[in-house]
Amino acid sequence: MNIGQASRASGISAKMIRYYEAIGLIPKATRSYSGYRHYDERDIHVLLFINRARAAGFSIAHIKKLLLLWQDRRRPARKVKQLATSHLKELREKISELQSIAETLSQLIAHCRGDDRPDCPILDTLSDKDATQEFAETSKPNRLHSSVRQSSSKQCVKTK
Amino acid sequence: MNIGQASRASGISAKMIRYYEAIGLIPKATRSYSGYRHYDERDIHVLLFINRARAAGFSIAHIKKLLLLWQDRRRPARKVKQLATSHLKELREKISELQSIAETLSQLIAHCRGDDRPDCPILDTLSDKDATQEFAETSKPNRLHSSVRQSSSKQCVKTK
DNA sequence: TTAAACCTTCCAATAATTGGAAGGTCAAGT
DNA sequence: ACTTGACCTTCCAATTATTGGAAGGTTTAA
Repeated sequence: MNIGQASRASGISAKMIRYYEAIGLIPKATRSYSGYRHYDERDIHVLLFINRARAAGFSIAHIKKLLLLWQDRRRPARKVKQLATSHLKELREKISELQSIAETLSQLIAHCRGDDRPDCPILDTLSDKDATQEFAETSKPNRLHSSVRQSSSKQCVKTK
Repeated sequence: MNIGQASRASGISAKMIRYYEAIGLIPKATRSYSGYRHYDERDIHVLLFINRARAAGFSIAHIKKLLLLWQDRRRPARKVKQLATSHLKELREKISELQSIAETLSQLIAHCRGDDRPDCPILDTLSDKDATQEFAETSKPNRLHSSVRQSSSKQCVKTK
């Protein structure tokens, strides 16, 4: 099985499969005589696992841990649950953050007539110190390199 | 006003102020005799606008448009409302996407005893094709370079 | 005069993914 | 046998927003 077929079978782009290999998320693929990567059923199984974990919003770092646990015959379910729980917590935090932003924005929009006149409460709020208290309150400090993935994966299998 | 004071006054790090200048989001600052950037009240006003728009989850690209509208004395409120509305739509989509991921994960967690035995429905679901139908369904295709910002800004004013 | 606290530019890293160039390989059709 | 197209390879760069650091110049206060 070449990388293209593995890509179609797993839903992960060939580019990303190579990338996952480069960063050590998956072992180095065996190579054909002429250097083509070769994948078997078990490799696909792993790639599918990765794709589903990605779809569940896990970061690569988290998936790395999950893979180790998955491959450990004697793994304690406790550890997996811990990982998933802390991930869920992050997810929920991000959700409520986005929600409060959305609510504020929604209110601003509701108060804007949206006609051809320059009068606009949205811009007014963004430019007026006092009127924007809400933003400072609703948006909590948040780290850039959160392990909550920005978006779930596209299941990009070209069903040719 | 030097860049450090502008940073404290606006809540945007000096690094980012230079970056915003480099990408053309803000005009090039005037420089002192020895090359130090200099900011006045109006500059701070713009930076504050940017910081609030960032806190509202707008991407730099969106903020660029907002700034143009803001500075246009004859802007139609309609355009601003359109921009804000499409941004809100993206926000809501991201929220519901994250919510369905969170729900799925939450169910998996609920079914995991989380003891010292290796039996774990979380890993089982991630590794079993059929059991994971839900992931494929709940996670909609989604572009990486969405204009919904990953997280709102930290209001990082050192209140010295 | 010297030290601390600024400022400058430039370069690199982050996370995950995509794009493209330049070139090698394989299978099918002519 | 030869060409064509669809593969594959590696490497390098871009994306977004932000931070970190190095190496060096400036200002201010002691």
